[in-house]
Amino acid sequence: MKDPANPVCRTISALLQRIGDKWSLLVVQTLGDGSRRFNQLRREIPSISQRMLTLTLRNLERDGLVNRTVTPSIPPRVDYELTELGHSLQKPICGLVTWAMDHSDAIHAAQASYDAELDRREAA
Amino acid sequence: MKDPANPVCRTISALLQRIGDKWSLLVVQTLGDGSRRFNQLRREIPSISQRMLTLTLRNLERDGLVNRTVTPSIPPRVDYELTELGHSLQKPICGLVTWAMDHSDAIHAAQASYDAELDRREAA
DNA sequence: CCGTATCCTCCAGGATACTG
DNA sequence: CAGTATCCTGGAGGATACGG
Repeated sequence: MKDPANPVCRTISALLQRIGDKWSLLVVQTLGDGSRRFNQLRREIPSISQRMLTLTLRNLERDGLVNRTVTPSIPPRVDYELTELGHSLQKPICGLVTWAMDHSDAIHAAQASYDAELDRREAA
Repeated sequence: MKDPANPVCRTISALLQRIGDKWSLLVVQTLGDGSRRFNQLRREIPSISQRMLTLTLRNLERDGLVNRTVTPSIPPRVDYELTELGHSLQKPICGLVTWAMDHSDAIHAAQASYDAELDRREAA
């Protein structure tokens, strides 16, 4: 069941790496409240590079989480939106986000006390 | 709210990178059904290196998700177990895992069709 | 048994420049 | 506007050896 070769485990692991990667979750969350054009996304996530936005969107599209719609006008127009599958992912994601918010104080406290303990030891 | 500098966002992002990293989730899941010794974990996750197991456990401990108990005997004995906080994380994690299992077919189908479409284009 | 210390490799991801 | 192409660097993470 925990065997990394197990196909269901690989799926889960792949999903976690996707939503755990540097940008995917941010993009999904942004698309959560509606479709966006490419440069719209860039502006709403200013720290992402053009390259990484493209790559992130391609991966999400490949996984069936995002739909890409090209309107061949001049200038060209490309819209991205969550698929049904993409929207369905929002609920479990939301569970994690809620957990993180509920326990962020506890986490920071744990980190602070861990770091303080380290300092104390190395002072000795 | 999506500003990466926002402290609550940094907490969420940090959490996601932790559970999305290569080993943390696997370790947490393994500790899910009880305390383990160091080399016990190594055997149950054969592909992890000693270094990465140590680092992963240290991070989880720092975040307050795992407890480390040293028994100074010969040979030394070190036990790891989930904290209360660690256990509470299992529920939202489980939501994600369930989602992944429920939709793994859809994901694989999306990937296959995406890849097939790519092949078709480059054949032209 | 349970680590730490070192070295080394590989690739995620940023910066920049160019195209349709 | 919406990308692709190329180059480059930092750091994640494996292998190995040593220490308490």
